[in-house]
Amino acid sequence: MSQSDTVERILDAAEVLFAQKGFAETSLRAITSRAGVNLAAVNYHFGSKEALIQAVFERYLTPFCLALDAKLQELEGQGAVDLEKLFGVASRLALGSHGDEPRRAMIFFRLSGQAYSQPQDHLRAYLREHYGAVFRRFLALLRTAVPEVPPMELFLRVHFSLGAVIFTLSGMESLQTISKKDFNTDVTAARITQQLLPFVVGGIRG
Amino acid sequence: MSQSDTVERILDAAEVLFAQKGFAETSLRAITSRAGVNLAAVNYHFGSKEALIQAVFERYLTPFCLALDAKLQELEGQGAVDLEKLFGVASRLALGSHGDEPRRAMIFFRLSGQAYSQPQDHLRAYLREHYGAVFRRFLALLRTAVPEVPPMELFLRVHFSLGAVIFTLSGMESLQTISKKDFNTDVTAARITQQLLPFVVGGIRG
DNA sequence: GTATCGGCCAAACGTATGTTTGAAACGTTT
DNA sequence: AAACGTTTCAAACATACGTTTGGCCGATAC
Repeated sequence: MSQSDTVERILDAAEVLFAQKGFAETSLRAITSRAGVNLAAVNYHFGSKEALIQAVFERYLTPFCLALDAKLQELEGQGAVDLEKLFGVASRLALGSHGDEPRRAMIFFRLSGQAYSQPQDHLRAYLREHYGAVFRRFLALLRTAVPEVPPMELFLRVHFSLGAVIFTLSGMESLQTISKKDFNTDVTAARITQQLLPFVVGGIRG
Repeated sequence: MSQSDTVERILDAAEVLFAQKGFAETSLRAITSRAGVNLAAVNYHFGSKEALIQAVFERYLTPFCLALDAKLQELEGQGAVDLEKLFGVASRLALGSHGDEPRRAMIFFRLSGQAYSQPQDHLRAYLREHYGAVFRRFLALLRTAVPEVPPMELFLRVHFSLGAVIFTLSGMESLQTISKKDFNTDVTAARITQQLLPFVVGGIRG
């Protein structure tokens, strides 16, 4: 049929496996096997493995960035912006813009971490190309929230924050393992992400 | 001769290439070719590619952790510790404990980022096993510096900080590229790492 | 009913990888 | 100088990968 779900199945499988083992360590065979489709389907529908990687990002990032952009535009009309509120909005959107499970958000942050740590040049360029505008919009709004921080430093600190977030959500399980071992406490992922907010706010203020 | 420098040449080449392209994407042939040694030398001297990866980490981490441990012990004897000072010591040690070039430190942080983002389970286990003690010592000292932050939250925030540092130093070049493009300013790596300190301190305090 | 077309499939292709092999080269010891 | 253990080397090995191929199926159009 013309309305096959093969494409979606491949994207679902690829998303999970890429996040779990990285891009290079995940073979097309592992993806198609998990998706229950034929090996050749990837090259048929996407053209290449590289194109599949981009497609995975696009499927997640496009809805998120649209939602964020709308929210930002809404906030811009309300004059002065509060720092906590701005990050709160972004965080809630990142974790919940895909309706169902925050699990997908975690998966996606793991992906982002790998996109940055591995110098997949084509990927970085692609991300900047397509989603750079929203980021700049966010930065501009942030500048009005903390006018006392020089723009350049602010830019850097946002980057630092991004690192903290991505790194944390990337290694969530290992973080939980360690905290259980060293503190004998079970920590929910929600608790950890919740702790992230005051850290970021404190860091941005300096 | 029995004191060949082949091992060192391999480690040097592997360190650079792993940081540049990741573990999986770097072939033994690329490493041995850069090192100017025979392909079989890696398996002869290290046993396997996986063992080579561990050896790269060990060569860097062991001197650093020894130096850090000594410094921490020294600080423990001096009673109350200042937050800025504690992180300053760690940072100066991380960037300069290898005498010569801070370039090596950057390379190594890129490696660390990949060690975390990619779930190289054996690597994470190895690192925790061998260097976990120093980390706990650091954490204990940190607790005396900011007694107002509950231990569990402090632990998380240290992890967040680690994320910011690793993420930043991992993507240093791309960060410089972006800042040049968006702000028309050249930023030195030293400047960026310098900005990192107030961010971390602010974040830890919350 | 048959032609057409997009999607699917098993199988094969070429290539790159980590590893192993067996002999040559070298330094040291006897 | 002969024997030995260690290091180096070119070559081959087995395997896993991304990609391509050519035929098959099923639905839609004529």
